[in-house]
Amino acid sequence: MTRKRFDEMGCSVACALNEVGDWWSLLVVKQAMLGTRRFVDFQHNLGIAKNILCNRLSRLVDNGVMVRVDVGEHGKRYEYRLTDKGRDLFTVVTALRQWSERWNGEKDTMKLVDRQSGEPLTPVAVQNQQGQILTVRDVRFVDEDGKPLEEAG
Amino acid sequence: MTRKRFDEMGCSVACALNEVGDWWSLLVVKQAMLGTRRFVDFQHNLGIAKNILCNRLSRLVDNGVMVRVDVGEHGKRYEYRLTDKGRDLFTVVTALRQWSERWNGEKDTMKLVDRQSGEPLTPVAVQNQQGQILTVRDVRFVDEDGKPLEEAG
DNA sequence: TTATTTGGTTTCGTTATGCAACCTTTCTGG
DNA sequence: CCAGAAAGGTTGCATAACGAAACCAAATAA
Repeated sequence: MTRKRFDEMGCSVACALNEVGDWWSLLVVKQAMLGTRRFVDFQHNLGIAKNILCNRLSRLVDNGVMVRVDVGEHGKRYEYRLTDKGRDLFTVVTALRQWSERWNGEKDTMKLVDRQSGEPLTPVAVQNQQGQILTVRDVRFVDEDGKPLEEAG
Repeated sequence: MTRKRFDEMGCSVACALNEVGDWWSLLVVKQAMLGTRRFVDFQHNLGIAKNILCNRLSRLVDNGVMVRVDVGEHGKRYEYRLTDKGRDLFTVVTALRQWSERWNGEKDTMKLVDRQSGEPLTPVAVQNQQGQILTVRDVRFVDEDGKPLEEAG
């Protein structure tokens, strides 16, 4: 009785969750975005068990989110770094952080600012071509022919 | 030996994942955004086991992401609806969907379009005050005093 | 050369998940 | 009104995932 597979549900969201949908993966990615690269640093910064961290890093590498780079002088000493695919999760992680701050209050003192100006970021949002912010009520779900989807039932 | 608690790590991302970080929760929320409201419809549309669905809906209600509304005429017949907090996850779900489509290819025929114009949406992105798109390399992580954080180790 | 760090694997107990069966209340057809 | 189906669960069981700690080999530091 294995865990339900999400990559064959015909849903992109499910497919994404299949790769980074567990409790730890996105936290590992977030930590990597803060500059962490070494196994022990992930371990200490996240307070994660070694075998779980091992498993998560392997899975992230398998899925192309991170790469393992050998940095040992005469053998094996590794660094785990984000790939382009992994760095592209920045939007997801930031959206998640902002959502939590809006609804649960700020939990960490750390803030994100524009490196150039030092100014805070704008809230991540879904926008149309004109840059207007859209809520879930401002969009329609359509099939490839443009016909609206009625799949409540 | 209970699961690690993420809401006391002093991290907003961890706090968010504590609420919707498991394999199923965001899929339930996504399905609700498509219009699904009834228990059986979630069950059939997602292919989720009843006890797990039960558990997830309860947790989402407990965390204020959804509400359970009694719609029975003479007794109990329920609907599960998104709250404002739940609808606000639209950005997260959309970012996740777009990320998956970019890196794993489009997995469902369903598309999201602007209800008004029928045009496709722009990619969800992190932006600065001027509306310029920022990658993780374009931001800095600073503490409350504005000092840069060096926490690779 | 010895000690320590790194990057794991193993073991074991607990928790989560999937599946099927069962149960009670409510709606539906006749 | 009555039979049967549907809604919304709960329970029991088997397997998988997780957490903590012990253990271990290779590489580096002292």
